[in-house]
Amino acid sequence: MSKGKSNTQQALSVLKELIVDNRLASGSNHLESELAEMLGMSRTPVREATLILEAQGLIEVKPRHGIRILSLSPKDMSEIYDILTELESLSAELAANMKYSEADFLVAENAIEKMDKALAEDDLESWAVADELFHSELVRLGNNGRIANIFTMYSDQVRRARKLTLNLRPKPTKSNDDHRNVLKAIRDGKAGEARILHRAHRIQAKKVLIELLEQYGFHNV
Amino acid sequence: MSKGKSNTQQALSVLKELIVDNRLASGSNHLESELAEMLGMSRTPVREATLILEAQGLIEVKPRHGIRILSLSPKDMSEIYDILTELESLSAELAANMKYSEADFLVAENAIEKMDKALAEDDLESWAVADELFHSELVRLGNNGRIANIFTMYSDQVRRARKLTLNLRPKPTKSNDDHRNVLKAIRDGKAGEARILHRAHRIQAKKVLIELLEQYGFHNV
DNA sequence: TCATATATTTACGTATACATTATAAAATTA
DNA sequence: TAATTTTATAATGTATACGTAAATATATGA
Repeated sequence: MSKGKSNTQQALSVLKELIVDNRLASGSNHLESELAEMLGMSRTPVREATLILEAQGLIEVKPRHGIRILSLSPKDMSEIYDILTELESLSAELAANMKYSEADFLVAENAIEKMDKALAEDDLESWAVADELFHSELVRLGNNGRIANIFTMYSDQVRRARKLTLNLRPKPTKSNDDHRNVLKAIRDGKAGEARILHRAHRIQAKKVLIELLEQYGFHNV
Repeated sequence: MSKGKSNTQQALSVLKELIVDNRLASGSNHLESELAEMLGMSRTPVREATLILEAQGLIEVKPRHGIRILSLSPKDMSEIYDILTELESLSAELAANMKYSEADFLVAENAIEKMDKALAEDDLESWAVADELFHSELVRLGNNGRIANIFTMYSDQVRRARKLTLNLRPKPTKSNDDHRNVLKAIRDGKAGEARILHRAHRIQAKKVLIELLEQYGFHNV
């Protein structure tokens, strides 16, 4: 029945999920004891989990005000997207310079196909999942573990906002072409081109997201 | 008598300093109780500090083998330098696009002067300090707080290796020209140029460092 | 002697008790 | 009544106790 995970690790993953899914609302405050009771454990592992979550930028621990779930302003989103843009583009470049075989691109190919299918079925939820998979796969192919960590960290932080705007934006048909072109450049070993293509793709995505957030008045997501 | 800092925060900063200065040798293992005794506090705050240090990538917590101070291989250094290259170059670009006044460049100017003086006096220690100050100032001018966090994190990790190679490398005279040119481009609002110049500067620095590490057989710093 | 099983030790994970300190409440005074 | 001081409350920070599980040492048998 037990899975060997420590309570701290459990608290960490459960809390992260609650935050990312917005079930612990952004901007809300929570006491250690409250979370401990919710999770059915003592304060100690909860406290340890919150310290890690703070280091990862998801929450802020304010001594007498509880744990605050951080919300993201358009400026925050802009910061994060700028970082992801650079690091993913670098990953594309690095990936193109590695000598990969066809088999290594299977997951990325698959992700693109899933996006096609999801678009055809107007299933934006699935599209978003596949889109994140593609980006994460790109980062994996770049073979820089620290970039992968940063990517995961910020993807978590940004998921709330992306979900919020998913149905407000035009159908991301161009995205799919972009992905295909980036992957082709990587396959062909054209590092500079892969980098430039992906960078343009990301810059466009940022523009769309920020404009939507401001247009719809989401000043703190 | 007390300074208001919690024991956890104290443990965090003391441990970080010990690690960065290599007084806790990279690759070495330490028990919670050992560190607690060394710091004159109970295991609890030490444990909390180690969780944060682990999240920051300085150590690895291995259940029955103690806390391991992570060492850096050339591959690790390469990963970190690649990330810093991208994010600093972006910062240069962003800084050039901000409307700064002369006063905002004082610290950066000062850092450059310090580097000149240090070079003239053959004081490489001081040069390294001023060099890091310039880069950190560049990041600050970029006005992306998350990049600043990442920069601090990886600068800490890399300091050991930089110190080690400081006296092995040729005098960094060209560095100073580079810095001046980057700052001028930022001042003139030439974003693309600032980016490209700084990128080239960073790529060169990476090349020098990695070659030195491999040449001298520092496979785990 | 070597392999396997058993016992012991020890470090960690967690709960809990307690000290500390910031906030809120109450009381006092102008 | 409003401001200020005092008291009380409550949440955090820290130490400690203890159960658990992993690693080591010991013992047993082939």
